[in-house]
Amino acid sequence: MSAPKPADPAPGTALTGRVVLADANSFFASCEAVFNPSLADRPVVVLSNNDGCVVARNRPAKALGITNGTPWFTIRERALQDGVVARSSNYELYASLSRRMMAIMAHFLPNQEVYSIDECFMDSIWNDKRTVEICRELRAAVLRSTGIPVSVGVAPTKTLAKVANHWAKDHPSTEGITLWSQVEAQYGDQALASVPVDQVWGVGRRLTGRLMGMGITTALNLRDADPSLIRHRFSVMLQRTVLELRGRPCIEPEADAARGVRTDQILCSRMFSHPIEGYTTLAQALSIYAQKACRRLRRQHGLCGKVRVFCSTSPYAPQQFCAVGRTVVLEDPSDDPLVIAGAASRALKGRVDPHARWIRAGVVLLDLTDADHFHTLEGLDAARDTHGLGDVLEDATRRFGPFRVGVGYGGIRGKGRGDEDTGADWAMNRCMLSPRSTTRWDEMAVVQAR
DNA sequence: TCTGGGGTCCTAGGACCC
DNA sequence: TCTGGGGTCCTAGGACCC
Repeated sequence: MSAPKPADPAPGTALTGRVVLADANSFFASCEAVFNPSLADRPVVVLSNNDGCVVARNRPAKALGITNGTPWFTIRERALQDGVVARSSNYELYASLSRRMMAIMAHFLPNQEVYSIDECFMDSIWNDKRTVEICRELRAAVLRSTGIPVSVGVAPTKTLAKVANHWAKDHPSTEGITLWSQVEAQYGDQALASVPVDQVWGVGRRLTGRLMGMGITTALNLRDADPSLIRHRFSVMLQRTVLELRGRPCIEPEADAARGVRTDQILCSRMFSHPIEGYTTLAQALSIYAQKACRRLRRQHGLCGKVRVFCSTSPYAPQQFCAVGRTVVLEDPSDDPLVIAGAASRALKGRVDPHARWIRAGVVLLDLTDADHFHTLEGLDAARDTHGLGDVLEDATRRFGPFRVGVGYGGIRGKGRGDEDTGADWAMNRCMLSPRSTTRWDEMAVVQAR
């Protein structure tokens, strides 16, 4: 008979350590207010590309009952009457402020894992008291240097740190910082009982429906569910969630998150401002998307082995929904914009209905490998961009701006100020774009002293 | 008229091998 | 007549996240 197995060592996180999750409050809306302080107290919503759906809103906008994902055109009139300010999403500004915010936070705590544009995990080896002091300094530094308010949750696991972070946002008395151990000490199981199961990290709409059917409606119910039953009926991922709610760390740091660069696939897709028809226009869009994707590929020193392209008609249109996709296997892995854009723009030739009304198209780069470690037999090397075209394009883009030069259809240049404004009439609408005050000399904020 | 974009991980099932 | 079992790899699809 074997000795009883010791408890599995917790991956990723020391058992005595604390997971710290810092997450910006209404990040996109907060960014909009940084250079326009008059927005701070007004309801603000930020719209998806093409000014389609609401993707972010600040507290006053939430109080008006506006939810994420709502198509803007369905609420525009009412919202404007209510004094709502709408903005097109300005990712260039958000990404710039995000980088500053992350860099500042990294000074305060170790092992930063940038999880998304507005949040990061960190570790604290300090006791509760010292951890709170550090988090307080961190919040103040980010606010002072970027104008972005952040909330902080501290717990033994990532899933509980998420819960604690929500708690901090929902309870002003916490002043933006919540230690889960304190909440538990004060409220016991009532704390998790007050969290609906669909708010738990890792539980989406589908799972919520199935869990409800089993009588699991709160985070507390989920925590107390049988882990092996959950694994059997759902998946190993939800089982991990159960264990994490019990305070046992099971979610490893994302392998490459710390380096923040390498991904397994690169996707560039867009909706058009209006439906387009015909292969030529489609090929033009695909060529441009492929070049954007290729720039990202080169930035992460990657090569791609396959190029997938797809396009689809509107699921809301009265006509039959139609989606077409094709994956092209490259002869050799490549980072050459001529090869990749060429493959993308030719992929659908002869395969699309010339009368279909396409509203979206995209390019995915797959089978990514690391260019720095790509070796093969003599004479069978990757189709590297040996003529240096990619570097020239990158350099020209840096110096003269996007879409001044490109391959194939990629060089067309339009009239507007958006990156996305290729000049093609199908390029997306961004009617309410704020200035990119941190990345464009000609859009810097102007301050007047009186 | 007008409904986003970019990722990750897991699983089931088929092909293939010995 | 009797027709196995276990492994790997790949892919498509489904779920999730922000």
